[in-house]
Amino acid sequence: MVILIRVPERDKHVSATAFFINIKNRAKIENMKLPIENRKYSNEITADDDGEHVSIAGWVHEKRDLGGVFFLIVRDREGFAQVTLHKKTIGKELFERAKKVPRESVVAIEGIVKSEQKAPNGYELIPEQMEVLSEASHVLPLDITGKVGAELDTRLDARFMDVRTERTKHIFIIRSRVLKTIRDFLDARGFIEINTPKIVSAATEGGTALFPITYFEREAFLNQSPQLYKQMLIASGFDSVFEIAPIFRAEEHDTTKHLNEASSVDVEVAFVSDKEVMKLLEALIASVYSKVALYPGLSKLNLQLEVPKVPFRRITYGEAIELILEAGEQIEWGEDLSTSAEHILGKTIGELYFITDWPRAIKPFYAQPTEGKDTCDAFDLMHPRLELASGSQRVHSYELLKENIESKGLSAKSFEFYLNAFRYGMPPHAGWGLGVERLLMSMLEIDNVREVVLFPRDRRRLVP
RNA sequence: GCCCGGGUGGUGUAGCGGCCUAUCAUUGAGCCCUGUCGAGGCUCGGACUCGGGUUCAAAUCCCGACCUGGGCGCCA
Repeated sequence: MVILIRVPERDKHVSATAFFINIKNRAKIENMKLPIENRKYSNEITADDDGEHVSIAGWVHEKRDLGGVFFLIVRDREGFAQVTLHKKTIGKELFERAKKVPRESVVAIEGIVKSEQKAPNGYELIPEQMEVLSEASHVLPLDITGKVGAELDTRLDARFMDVRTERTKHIFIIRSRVLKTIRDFLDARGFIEINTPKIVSAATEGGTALFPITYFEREAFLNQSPQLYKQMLIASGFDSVFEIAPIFRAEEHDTTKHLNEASSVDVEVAFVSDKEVMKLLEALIASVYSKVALYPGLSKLNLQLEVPKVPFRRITYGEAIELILEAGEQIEWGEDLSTSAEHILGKTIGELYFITDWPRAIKPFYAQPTEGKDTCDAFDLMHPRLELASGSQRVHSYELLKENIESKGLSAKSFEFYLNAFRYGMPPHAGWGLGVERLLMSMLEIDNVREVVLFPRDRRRLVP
């Protein structure tokens, strides 16, 4: 097995994708006639390579038959390469075979690079050999050239094909880069990445509905969040931990911003207060925006990304209620914010902001009560369109936590595994959970959360 | 869960009681064309979600089921 690792040499030819991914890993494929282990990506070839012998491989994106000359547009991860066949100078067998390859078939082509001003990238490939590695069926489930649109439902049914489109491909490359940026950011600040169980026993922090599953002879549930576990690891002495993992909510909601399986970035930090983790959160968001703003593939999303300035605006829950009332919407102190209330605030404020000092009653038992008030040291990070994250200073006193759990009508006994961690040395700590999909959809101005998940799970969809 | 929409070739649509043997685009098959880049031109193929009802007549109206888009609720 041969593995080649290359780094693109010339910055100007580095593609949208290679902007981030500059290491390649190619293995030789057995049973192939063409030596494609040395294949080049379409963007690695330029007019300067005139006369060079190269191999490319990819999908047949389009075919343009002009009679005496035939163009085959081959698409790979990095872009498109034009393969040009002149009837008179190319072998008849190859010419006929190229014309017959169905669109979206996977081909490997070996040939000579020709500098050509009339060609899209300034070069074209004059083929000597072509191998069809996988012939595609004739009628495609979607048009991926962008001539005819497709509804989201149709696209999700054929998601593997939908990801071949430029827009969708770049959404998921951006998603990958966002997750890497988050990891790099937290890693640089001394965080330890943890993995906590997704199959849990009944005890839950409340609020949302859980998915029951069969765990051998017992009933178990899919975890709604890593909250309890990440706090327990604070007692372990890791000081700063994070997890990026799926969370499961069995709510039968049917909206453009809810999923039954979502991804969450969860952070927990010891020896700090809610104020510090808010600063961490806004710095992280700004860092993600600035990284994505530099991504060349952003142009495929028709988006001008503005990096938000830190610090974000902070308003208290009480101030939020006043703003909502001023706008003529009914709300009482103590109520959670409705969708329309969130929209009113979003419209009024018009940028990312925090809502702080929430009433104790509408925040979970682990949020630290503010001394002498009926509020707690909890915050939500809001985008004008929707909530992105929520967090708080945590209760670290065993007694208070136990009391809080019971006052919410939950059984302290079923939380014993969690409460125990507070009995033998638990530092003060604070943290938050951030919805990955919501960050992506709000940042990229995408209306439906399903667009930013490869294979979304919602009320109705379990396949693919 | 509630309230509004919608289900027509592979895809996206027009038609909304008889002019429907169903429109247009794209895709597919085939033909013409030597510089395309959403190539162009010509020929052909391909659809009314399912079940019940109303009517002389249903893609079109009514009822139900299923699927689906949006708003709200729940929730993050």
